[in-house]
Amino acid sequence: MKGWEDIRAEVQGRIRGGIWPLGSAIPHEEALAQEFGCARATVNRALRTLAAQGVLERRRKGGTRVLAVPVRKATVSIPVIRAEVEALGRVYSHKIIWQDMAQGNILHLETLHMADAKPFAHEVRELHLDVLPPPPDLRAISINEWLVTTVSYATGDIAFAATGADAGQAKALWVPTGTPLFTTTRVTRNGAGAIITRVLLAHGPGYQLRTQM
Amino acid sequence: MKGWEDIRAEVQGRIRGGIWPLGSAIPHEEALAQEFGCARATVNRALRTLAAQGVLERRRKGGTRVLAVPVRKATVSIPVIRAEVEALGRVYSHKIIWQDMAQGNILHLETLHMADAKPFAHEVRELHLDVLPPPPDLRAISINEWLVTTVSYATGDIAFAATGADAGQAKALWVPTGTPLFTTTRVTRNGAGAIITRVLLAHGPGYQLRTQM
DNA sequence: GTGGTTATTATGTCTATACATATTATAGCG
DNA sequence: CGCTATAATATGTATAGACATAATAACCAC
Repeated sequence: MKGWEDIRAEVQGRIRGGIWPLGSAIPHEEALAQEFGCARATVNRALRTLAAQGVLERRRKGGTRVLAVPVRKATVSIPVIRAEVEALGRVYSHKIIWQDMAQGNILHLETLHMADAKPFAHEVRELHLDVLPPPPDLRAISINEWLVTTVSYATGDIAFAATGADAGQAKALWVPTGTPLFTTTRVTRNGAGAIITRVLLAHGPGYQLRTQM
Repeated sequence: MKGWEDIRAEVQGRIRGGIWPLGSAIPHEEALAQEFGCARATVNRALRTLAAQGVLERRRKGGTRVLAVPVRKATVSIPVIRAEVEALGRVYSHKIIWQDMAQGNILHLETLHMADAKPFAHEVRELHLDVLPPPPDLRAISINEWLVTTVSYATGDIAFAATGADAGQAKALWVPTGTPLFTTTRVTRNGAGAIITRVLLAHGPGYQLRTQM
């Protein structure tokens, strides 16, 4: 018994083996540290990791317990289309289908992303220019790069769903209307909670979002 | 400047601000610890977290650099249907549509999960009984509970996709064939890599998988 | 009892130090 | 020049000790 990974494995083993049933409380960190012959910090890291994975629930003073309903959590990579396409060994390109500057400094963009000149994903984006954080020194960073980092690293909500292709998506992706599309809806906000962008991304048939447990 | 969260925020700020451009290397931990006036362990935790989120890339001796392509990672909760239904404040129930024990101790199951007696999700499952880890003391844990924990905490691959309803799904979910369904394909394996279960789960129209950045 | 204050407790985090490990850079050798 | 052994370096992790914080338990007055 040495590293925090070993302790994590041991704890998971005890849960699987029924020694610590679902919903039950487990010994506190100091007790486990003593049992395993390591420092409390080591136990802490193991248990914190398991909590992040959705196996345990921890509360100050309340202690640690095995979740009654095992809700496993997995990390997924948020689609960044250019990278996705290039990871497939294909050539990325895109074209702007339509754009419009509405009132209130809101820029609407409809874009088609292509892999080897064939449709890959359809995107409708709403950019709130007045809310965008001010660009920094533009000599050290290009406008495009600034936009990518700003939007990529902003916080927000994401929802994945399956929807039937609407007229715009169908035309852009060369599929009949109603075709099942994997859609990603993303809303990014700045620190104050104001909306920076709203993006509706539709991937063509055959697309999968993969992850591991 | 105090906790590791503050340091994480500061680092993200420098990336957004273009001080540390995409793809560039950033100072090593000790230098940052000195600059921020904290211990190296604190910087370490901040940078490790950012690496887990897909913002940074770290290599021993190689140092830390900002990813050239910002691939944000988010954690999603793997659907556990009963919990999903009950979280919506509805009554869960399920019924087995069909089952069959094929050769080689493989149990096939087709199940319909319901919320308030209405179809919610359709599941086709393949259970490799001969590969399942042996049940522990069955006096301390019920068979069902053991199956849930075993499968929940096994490792495996997950893929989300949008597909059109096939005949079985359509009939079970009361929708026309071809209706866009949000499907989750899950393959769980034991420690040796042998397949324990293969599950194809199809959620009815309107379903969303949500997460946050 | 009921309500509000105080003590207790388990987790969360920071520190300083030490050693392990992976990877790169360097030096040496044939 | 190319290959290999060696040194240097940044991250990964463990430790003991300390204090912070949140949530619960215990207590006390009324």
